[in-house]
Amino acid sequence: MSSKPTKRQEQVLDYVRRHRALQGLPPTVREIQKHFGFASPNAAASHLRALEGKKLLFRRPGAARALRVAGDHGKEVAAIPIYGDIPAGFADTREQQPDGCVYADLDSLDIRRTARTFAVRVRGDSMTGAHILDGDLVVLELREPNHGNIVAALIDGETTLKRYLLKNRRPFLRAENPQYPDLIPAHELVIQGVMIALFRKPKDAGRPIEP
Amino acid sequence: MSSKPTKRQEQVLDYVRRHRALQGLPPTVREIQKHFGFASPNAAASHLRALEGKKLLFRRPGAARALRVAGDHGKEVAAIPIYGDIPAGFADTREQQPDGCVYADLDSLDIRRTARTFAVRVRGDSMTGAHILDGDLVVLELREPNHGNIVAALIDGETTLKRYLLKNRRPFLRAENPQYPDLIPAHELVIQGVMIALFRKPKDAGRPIEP
DNA sequence: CCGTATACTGGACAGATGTCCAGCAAACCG
DNA sequence: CGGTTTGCTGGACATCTGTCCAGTATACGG
Repeated sequence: MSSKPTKRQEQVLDYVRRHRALQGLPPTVREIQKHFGFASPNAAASHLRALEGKKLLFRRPGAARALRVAGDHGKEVAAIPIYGDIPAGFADTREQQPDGCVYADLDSLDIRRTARTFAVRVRGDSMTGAHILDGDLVVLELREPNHGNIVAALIDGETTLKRYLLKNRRPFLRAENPQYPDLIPAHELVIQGVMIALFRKPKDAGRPIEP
Repeated sequence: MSSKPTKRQEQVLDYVRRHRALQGLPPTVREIQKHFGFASPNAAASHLRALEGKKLLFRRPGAARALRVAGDHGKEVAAIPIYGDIPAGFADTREQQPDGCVYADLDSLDIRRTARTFAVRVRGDSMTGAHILDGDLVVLELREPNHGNIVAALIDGETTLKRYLLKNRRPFLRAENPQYPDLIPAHELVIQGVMIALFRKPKDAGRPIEP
């Protein structure tokens, strides 16, 4: 029965979400007021009232900051393990210890809940032609690749990122960098994952020095 | 420098953690008081003070429920609003309506809690030289750019992604694509954000799309 | 044209909340 | 023993905060 929010209400809802995620707690009515430049707390309060009426927000009367965005639990955030280096065996994920995790919501990744997903830190520049750089974090899904997909493949005991191509029904791999051997015949091809997302944090994005 | 908590302080810390996990927000001083059966709010407050002194807890003075347990930020997920298009004014975030949100953890993004962060969907191929593609999601932070940073800049009422460079102390912008005008003199430069991360979901990464 | 919903201004009040001061008691330590 | 830390009582205050009432303006649909 929850109807849709107005544009303005959507903005308020987003601000609440954002504030909670960033500050660790929901905003007060007056913080919302200040953010939107309202002259009265009532402007913010009435928006909250409207959102509550539409079942998009829940409140605890009289309590400070007691806002809960509907479906905020539902916003599922996946913890994707990062494997810095994928050793030969791999089949046993148990023997791996992740190098940390990326957290991302399933919606923006469009990850299937059932899918087995993991991430790898890219080393080398063999895929710069596909705009994948050294240091990038590539999110992979365990499934059969299609023609043109970028995959993590096991070659000679080492894992590398390559583009998966089909020619005359026979699969082969290509490094997206002219400096690298253009084709790699795949005599026994082990595909470890298919790229579904990429995550980059430029090193030169450095902040000015902290005070 | 952070010393160990007392048994009692540990209990308080645990209660704060548990309350936040269960209720979605930290407790008030008086909720702590009630939970432990104290006769005075000061009993709880002094525990918080002690914990803060030991760097195990952080508070925002004067603000309700403004408690943050140290190390709790690990799985904190930020909601970064996506602005599909940045219009001229922009200073007024109020006039914007986000196009949704990306959720990512602060650790992997290395986002400062205080920073104002937003994301933009990249249009066009003016930055392919910097390995930024059409459709990529670029996360930007509101701050002064440094030489070499990639920035979102306002030029002639339109927002584009460019590399920010300094020559003889004068800033100018460069598109990372030979097909584009190489230099753009910046006569009145408005920097809207500095790129701190990139998020890509390849279209061709697609699921079983039949050929 | 009327009614309703949305979006806000302006002012006010009661209770919630952080904070401070002045103690008291027990445990610990040199 | 004396000093310090910890753990608490009791009360008080300023302000933070949710809430309410009254009123204005705009847009939309019947």
